[in-house]
Amino acid sequence: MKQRILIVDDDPGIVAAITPALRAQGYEVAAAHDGELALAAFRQVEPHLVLLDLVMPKLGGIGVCQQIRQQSATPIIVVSVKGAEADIVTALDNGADDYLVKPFRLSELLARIRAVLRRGRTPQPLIECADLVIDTTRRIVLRQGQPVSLTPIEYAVLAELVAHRNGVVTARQIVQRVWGPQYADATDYVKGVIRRLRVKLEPDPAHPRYIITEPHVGYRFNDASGAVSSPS
Amino acid sequence: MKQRILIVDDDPGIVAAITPALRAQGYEVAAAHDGELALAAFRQVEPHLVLLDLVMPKLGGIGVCQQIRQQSATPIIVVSVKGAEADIVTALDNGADDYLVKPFRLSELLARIRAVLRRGRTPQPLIECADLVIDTTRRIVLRQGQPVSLTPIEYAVLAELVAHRNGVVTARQIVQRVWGPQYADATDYVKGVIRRLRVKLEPDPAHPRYIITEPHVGYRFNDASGAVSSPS
DNA sequence: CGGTTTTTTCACCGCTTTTTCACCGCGCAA
DNA sequence: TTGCGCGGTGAAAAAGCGGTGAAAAAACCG
Repeated sequence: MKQRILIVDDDPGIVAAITPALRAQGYEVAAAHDGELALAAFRQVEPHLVLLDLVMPKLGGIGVCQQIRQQSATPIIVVSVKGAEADIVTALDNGADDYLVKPFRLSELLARIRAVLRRGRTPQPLIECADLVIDTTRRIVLRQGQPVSLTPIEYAVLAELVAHRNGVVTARQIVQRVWGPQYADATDYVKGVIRRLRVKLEPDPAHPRYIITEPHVGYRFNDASGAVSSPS
Repeated sequence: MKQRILIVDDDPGIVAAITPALRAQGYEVAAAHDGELALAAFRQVEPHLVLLDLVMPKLGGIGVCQQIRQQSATPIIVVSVKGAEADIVTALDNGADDYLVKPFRLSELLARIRAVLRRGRTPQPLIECADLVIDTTRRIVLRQGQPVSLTPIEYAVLAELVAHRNGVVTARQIVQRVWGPQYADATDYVKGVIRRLRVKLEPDPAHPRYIITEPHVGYRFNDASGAVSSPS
């Protein structure tokens, strides 16, 4: 879904300068040239983000900020020539999420836009492959939707494998990470844990799909979901 | 509840300058002086906000940023002498929520802290599940509409569990939060309190529905009716 | 001050996990 | 073929953890 950005600035030059850059990043752009038009446009466009100038006819930036905040939590970045401490504090305390002083570097504006938009999302730190879901924040592993109970060591080893998913991890590495550096030679531990993990996680423990043995090298966690995302 | 802020900076002068100002605003302040300590402190303190310097021994600010982002959405404000466009963009794209160039105006920092914390807040003073209602603002717990009398320690432990509801909290974490860091090994306390809480809150204390034990890991407060099969 | 509640401490029990050890089977090279 | 290294299997011993109960100590309150 394309994200929509509303630019509110009475200087057509600014709008003209920013708009193409935003479009190039894949945003949809709308513009308004004074405070009242801004509120109308806000209701109509329902933008994901507002770029707001402070000095404007009809209704100042602060006023626009307050009005928007009364009805929505849409992020607002104030962009203004006014760089005084008081202006910045006032804007932020009236609902602005960020404040950028003109003249600004375009790439910084874009980065701040990304940062502010990123916050709204609730990223799921979930690792999924086929019938396995690993929720690293809640320390929970689901297999076909059913929770699988793992012991601390099992979970730690799994985490180590998943951290290097699709890459090979040696038994030595695993032992050092999970048990500690002084256990570097106790690679026997790993055998047992790997087996228990396979019994608990693999559809057919005798022919593993996820926890693959790379002979004479180590183990590899196979992420079957080949979905590779391409961030901006 | 007091909001906790973690300052990460290797310059004691900066820490000394900022800390009192933050305390005066009613924040709890913790500090770490290099990247590795920062991550350890982060896990222990679980701050609501991180103030992060970029240039540090052990592990740079960007690295800290990434590590924190892997496990949490806690807001991060980078505070650095490096004001170059590339530094700002890099930090923001690696998970920072805001970027402030040193030297900065204290009131601006405070305003940006307020702005960033304001977003994160999703106030839900009432937690309800099945026949339990927990009013975190009034420190009151209702069970089937009837108030349950909890001792201060019982309530503190319950609050700690509820704060991480559906996530696992270790006995060590609970003890450190409720009794203080110096009690980190006195996990025996927790056993007793958990038992009393179960007696007071659970319909069937022998088979808990809310305060679940995650064996060898810790405890979890179960919000939704996430049916977890348990052998009887 | 005395009585009550709350917190701390301790010992025991049963269960799960971890560790340890011996053995098996396969592939590979001498 | 035989010997060897590597990884899988199985089971039993050891260790650790959590639940329980109860009593001592401390805090609270009129």
